[in-house]
Amino acid sequence: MQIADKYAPQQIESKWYDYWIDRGIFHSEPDEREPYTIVIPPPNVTGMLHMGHMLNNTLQDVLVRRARMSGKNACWVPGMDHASIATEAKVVAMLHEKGIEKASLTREEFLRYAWEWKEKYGGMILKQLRKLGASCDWDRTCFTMDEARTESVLKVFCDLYEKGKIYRGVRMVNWDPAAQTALSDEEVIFKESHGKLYYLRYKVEGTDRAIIVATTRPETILGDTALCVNPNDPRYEWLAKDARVIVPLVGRSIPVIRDEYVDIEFGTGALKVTPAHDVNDYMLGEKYGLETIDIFNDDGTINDKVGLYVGQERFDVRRQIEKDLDAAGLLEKTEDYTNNVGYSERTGVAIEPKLSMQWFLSMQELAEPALKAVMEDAIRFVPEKYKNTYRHWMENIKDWCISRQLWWGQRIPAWYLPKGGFVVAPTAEEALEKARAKAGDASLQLTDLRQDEDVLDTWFSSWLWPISVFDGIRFPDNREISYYYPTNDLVTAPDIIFFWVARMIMTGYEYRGEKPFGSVYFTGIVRDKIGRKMSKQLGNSPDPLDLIAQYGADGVRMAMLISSSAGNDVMFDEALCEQGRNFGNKIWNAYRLLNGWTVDAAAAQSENNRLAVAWFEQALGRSLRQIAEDFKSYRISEAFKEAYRLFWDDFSGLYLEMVKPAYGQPIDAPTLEATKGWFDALMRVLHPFMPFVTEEIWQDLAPRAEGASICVAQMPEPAAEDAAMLARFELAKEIITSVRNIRNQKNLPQKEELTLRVIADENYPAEFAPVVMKMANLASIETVAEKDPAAAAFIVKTTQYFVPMAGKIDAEAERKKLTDDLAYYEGFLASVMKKLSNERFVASAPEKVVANERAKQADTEAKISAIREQLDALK
RNA sequence: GGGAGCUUAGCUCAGCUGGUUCAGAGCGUCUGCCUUACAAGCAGAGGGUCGGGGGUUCGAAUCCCUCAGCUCCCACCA
Repeated sequence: MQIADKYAPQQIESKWYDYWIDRGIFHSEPDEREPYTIVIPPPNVTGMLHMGHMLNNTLQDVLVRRARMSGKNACWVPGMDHASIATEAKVVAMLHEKGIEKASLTREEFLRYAWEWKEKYGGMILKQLRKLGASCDWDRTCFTMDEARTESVLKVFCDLYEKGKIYRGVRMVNWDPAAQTALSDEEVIFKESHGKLYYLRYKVEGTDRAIIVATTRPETILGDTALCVNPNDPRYEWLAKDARVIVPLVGRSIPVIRDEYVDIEFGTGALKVTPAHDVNDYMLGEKYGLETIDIFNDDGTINDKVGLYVGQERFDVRRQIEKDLDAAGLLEKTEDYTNNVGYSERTGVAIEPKLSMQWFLSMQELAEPALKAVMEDAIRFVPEKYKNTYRHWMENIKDWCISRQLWWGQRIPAWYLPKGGFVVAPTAEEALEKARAKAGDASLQLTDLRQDEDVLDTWFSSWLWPISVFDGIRFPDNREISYYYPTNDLVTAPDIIFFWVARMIMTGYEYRGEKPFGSVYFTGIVRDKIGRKMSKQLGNSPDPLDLIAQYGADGVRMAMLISSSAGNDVMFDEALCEQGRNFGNKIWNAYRLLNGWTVDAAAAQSENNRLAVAWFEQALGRSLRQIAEDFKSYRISEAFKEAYRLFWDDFSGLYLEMVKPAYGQPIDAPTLEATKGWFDALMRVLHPFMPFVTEEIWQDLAPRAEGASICVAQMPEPAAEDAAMLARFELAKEIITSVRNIRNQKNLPQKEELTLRVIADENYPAEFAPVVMKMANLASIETVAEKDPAAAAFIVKTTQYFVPMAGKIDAEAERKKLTDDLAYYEGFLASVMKKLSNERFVASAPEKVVANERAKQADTEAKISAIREQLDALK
């Protein structure tokens, strides 16, 4: 291999991605292996890759790649969401720029434009995901509005309708005046907003008195049909039973009703009732049979019902009516006021509560098994705290408004008969049949029927996703759904727990009788390094593709991984990408080192090298166990950090330095082979996190068969544990560090060989002597019986070591240091003794803990006596 | 208004069932090194009353109570 001394990810990443795709490595077909399945949270068809996607998809890819390397048949299904409101808004805006208004188009014309746009710009994001290295099975790419998915949606709609779960009715819904459609409760975001509280004067008929009413929305007086006070409010005792008041400006006479719903404490204790434009007022209206006057057009302007402010925009009217009321002496006063106002999640405009005819899905029964599954951990939430959120929503679930007054989406399969009534059927033909039967009129034609104008909420198609991508709605017994379902892990953001996660669980049980996934891993929100949410407006969101171009996909992946524990927000800092790139470079250079070695076939393996190989086998095993443990509990960030540490510290910092031959010298064959083996294993461990650089090196490490890939190599297995050896090596490491530290303190050149003397006891790791000598650059290690007064001394555990250093010892400094140590350990011993002399401790603590304390006592006593001896030696 | 979570080194965070390894990691900082794999590096070092207070316990970063400060979710108070 031609090897540059700096790793250049840009030169290799696309090469390997193409290689994987060309060889179909990510393609999965059902077979005899155990499946491992993830369905992607389908991004909006018109979406662009942002940092949230990077986080989410990096995590999914890590899981999928690891599964693929663990003998599973891994299948990651990609796809896109048609995102009805968002996409329709984009298309409308695009047409507007071209000078075409949606209102001037027929439904068919508009949809033609929309599909054109989708073909042209849709799916960019899926291409971008390839840059990240996402190992999706692209042959399986689905779209929530493709033929199979649409048929599935219609089938489910008809089925739920027949089961009586879908109904049609006039209800108060959340109306988005910009998109001119109803929204579900989940699509409304309440934000605190600063407004005014207006005190309006309603004159009481037949008296010269007035009732003052406080309201935040004075423009809605046009729709007032009653005034309400609390029957227990003494301030209004004077009112006649059948009192009526005059709506300011409008002049309409409305009744005063009495209901305990009104809070005596709030405002003046009097409430104006506008049944058409407020949810609570609507309920009061129902209760008292009040008239409802809808004063708004669908776009939020005033209609001509009342004859005032006709055609004006609602917020303009609010400003105007304040002036008019004031001028008419009907405005008592205004106060600054802060309250919660609902805004549309998609268009950002204030929601208008509006009475309208919509389709609803009754949720109560669907929620039951779905709630149980999560509470009983049949579906595991990571982190668990989201179980609470989930339960709260499920226990208070409301019916779901599933109709949208849009064109981009699945049109509701309901057909209205000429003489009233409607039928529901998946196709027009079936609808016609049903209509003929229903009307008792065989001559009825399709042209006599009128299909409902509305489309379904986008989530009504994505809630089928884990089933519909395997076509399990249309063909419930097909081989794919039987094999891949239920899927294993779902990786998603917590903000769509209700929109999507909960509803998928419902359809899972409703249509498969089984959960849709085994676990749900909730990622956090990606924030900038000072904690602000990333957003277009703030401009604090880097373009992921720029980052990839600059640092390589591996580097950016690492940045996401290192900063993301489950459910915690990610404080993203570009410096992390740099760290990622540096790690790629580290791997690269370690490989350069290995690659440059020449072998001496005749040479026997040195004891030093034998020890290094044996130790690294243990170090690797320890990490493999740790990483497996971390994955089991979805501590993916921790798993990565362990792999990072293993490669950088244990392998590069220790192992390679141990076996590295002197410059120009060859290495013995067994050690070279072992080292290549370790490198191979390390590449496999790291591959799920950093797929590109690991493939590049793995391919070069040994001759590979055509089409071979590390993607489908097996994860290494840990060797049997030798804990004693690992512990002994830690002692050796401490000796090495101590000697190096002495070098630093005494300003001794690295190249100068030193001598080490040891008063050997059972904590002296004699077997690692060759390693210690090489790593600390020692000429020899001598076992001695006496301490050496002219040496720099240190103690590891209980063993005393000396580095002879004629004339370079600052006795005063050494004494100070030893005295400090002595004080520390005496204090420590005292605390240990305090515990051990406490009868209740010895009696009630577990035996193991007491034994530990006794061991501490022995160790500390030995250490103290060693320090004392060294102090004596200085005298 | 209800609920959940967080607060550990300058920064970002681990710390899983209370007890060797409990006060840790990475980054940053400081010192010394351009040592033939890597200065995108190497060798070292310093740095924290675990948010405050109280309690339970032989023993608390860890469990309980309380206060403070952040964050998020849910909710129709005009």
